Amino acid sequence: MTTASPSGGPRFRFAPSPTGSFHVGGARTALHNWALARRLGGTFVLRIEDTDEARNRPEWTQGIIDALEWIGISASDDHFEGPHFQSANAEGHVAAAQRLFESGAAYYCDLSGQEVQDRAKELGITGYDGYSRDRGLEAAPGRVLRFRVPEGSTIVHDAVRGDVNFDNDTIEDFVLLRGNGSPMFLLANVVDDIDMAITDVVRAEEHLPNTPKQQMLWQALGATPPRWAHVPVLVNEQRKKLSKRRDKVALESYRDDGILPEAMVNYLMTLGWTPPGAEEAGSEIFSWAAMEEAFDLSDVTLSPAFFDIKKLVAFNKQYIKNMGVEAFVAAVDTDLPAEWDRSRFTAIAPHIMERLERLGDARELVDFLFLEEGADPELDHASWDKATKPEWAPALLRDVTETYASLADADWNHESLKASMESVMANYEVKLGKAQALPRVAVTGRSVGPPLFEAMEVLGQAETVRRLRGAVHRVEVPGTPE
RNA sequence: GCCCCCAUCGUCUAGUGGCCUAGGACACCACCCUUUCAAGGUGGCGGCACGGGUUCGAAUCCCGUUGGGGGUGCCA
Repeated sequence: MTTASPSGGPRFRFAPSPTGSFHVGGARTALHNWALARRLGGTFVLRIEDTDEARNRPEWTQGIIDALEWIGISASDDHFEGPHFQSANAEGHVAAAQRLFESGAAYYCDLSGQEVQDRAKELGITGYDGYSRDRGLEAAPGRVLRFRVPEGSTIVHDAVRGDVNFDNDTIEDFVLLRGNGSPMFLLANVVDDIDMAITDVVRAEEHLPNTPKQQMLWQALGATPPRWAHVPVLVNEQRKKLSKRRDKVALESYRDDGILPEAMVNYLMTLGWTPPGAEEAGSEIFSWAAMEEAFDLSDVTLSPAFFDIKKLVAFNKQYIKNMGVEAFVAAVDTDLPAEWDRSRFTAIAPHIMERLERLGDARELVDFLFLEEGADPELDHASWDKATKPEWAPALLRDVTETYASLADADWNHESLKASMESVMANYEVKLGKAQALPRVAVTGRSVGPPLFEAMEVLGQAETVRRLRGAVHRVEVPGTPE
C-alpha cells in the first residue's frame, strides 16, 4: 500500500461509504480536503469505506468518482490518489487487532449486547463497565475484542475548534472486533489511515466524539496521531443534520436540476467560511483558484450552517449570467429536444441567460420559437384577456401586424421592429411597455419571456406575421376558437 | 441520563477589548431604469439569547442560565 506522497507533502483523505447517492455535506468536506491538499502541495486520498458489505454495490463507487469529478476533484489530477478500498485491507485490520490484544491494549469479552445492557441497568450505569478487563479471556467465536481505555484524559488538538478535552472515564471500552471476528469501523478507519500515512483528518463534526477513541488507537498502535479538524455539519431548516430521508441531499439531484458545478462549489465553500477580505469585494462569488489559495481551517465557522437552496440558486443565477454563450449552449444541450435548431437557440441564448435560475428553465422560456411549421404557441388565456382589454389594443395590433408584414427582408431585425412599433404606437399615445403586450402574447403565447423584438427577429418574418394575423383575426371575430 | 460542540439581522457571515451608531451577501420591501420578465442602480426593513462579573471601556474575556446541535451500536 502507498505510504507517502511523492512530494512529501501532507496527506489528506476523503473516506465516503458507498451508498446510493453523494451527499452535499460530503461534497463540502471533500472540497475542503481538496483545497488544502492542492494548496499545501499534498495529496488527496480517496478511500471507499466499503466494510458494510450488505449495503454496497460496485457501481456506487463510480458514482462517487463521477460526483467528485463534477465538483472539480479530478482523479487524473496529480494531487489525487485512489480510490483505495477499505475492504482490501481486511487482513491488516485483523492483524492490528491481534497486535493490540498481544500488547495488552485490548482484551476479549464474552458478554452479549443484551448482557452488557442488563449489567449496566443493574449497576445503574450506562454502557459497558469493563467486566472482562482482567479475566484473561482468549479469542473465541462469539467473543468481541474491546479496547482497554487507559486512565486519564485525551486531548484532541483540532484545527478548527482548538483543544478539546475528553475525560477517559466517560469513554467505555469500545469494540474493535465483532463476535464473528470482523473489524469495526473505528479500527478499520484508523488502521487504514496509518497504513496510508494520513497526516491530516478533515471531516464533519459528527465524528468529533469518536476522535479521542481513534487517537488512543493511533497511539496504542505506535503511530503519531494526525492533525484533526472537524467542520460543522450542514443542517436543514429545522436545524437538524441534513438527512437523506427528509432533505434533498444528493449532489446528483442538483446537477440534474441545472445547478452549475461552479455555483455549487462556490456555495459549499463559502458556507461556514468567508475568504479573508471578502467584504471589500461586495460579492460572494469567487473562483476556485481564489478559494483554494485562501482556504484555511482556522477561518472556518464553528456553528452548524443551514443549507439554503435559495442562496444556492442565487449563486447559480450569477454563474449562468456570466458563463458565456458558447458554454451556456453546450451546458443546456442535453435539456433541449433533439429537433430544436441549435443555431436558432444560440441566437436567442444571450437574451435568456440572465433570466434563468437553473439551466433546466431554458427550454420553456423559448419553446415558442421551436414549434412545428404553422403551429401556434399554447396561449395563456389570462394574459390574452388582459392584453386585449385596452380599447386601443386591437387596432394597434392590426397596424403593427400590417407594418411588419410590409417590412423588407433586410429590415427584419430587432432595431427596425422596435422602431416600427414605436411609430405605430405614437398614434395611440401609449408607451412601449403597454404597446408590446398584445403582440407579445400573440407571438409567444405568454406575457413574459425574452425581449420581444429580439425574439421576433429570430422567429422570422413569415412566422411572426402569421401569428400576428391569427391574433388579429381572433380579436376581430369574437368567439373565434383560440 | 451522560459526554462533546455551538450561540451576531429571516439565512450565510465580518468582527479576536476602544475604529461598532455592529459591516457585507442572499431573501424581502420601496423607488429609479426599462421592451414584458429579468438584470442593473438607489434606499429600506432587520441582529450581538439572557444574567452576572473583569475592565476606564465588552458583540469581543470569565462564570452561570437558557437555547440549539452532535455523539452515546457487535452502524459507518
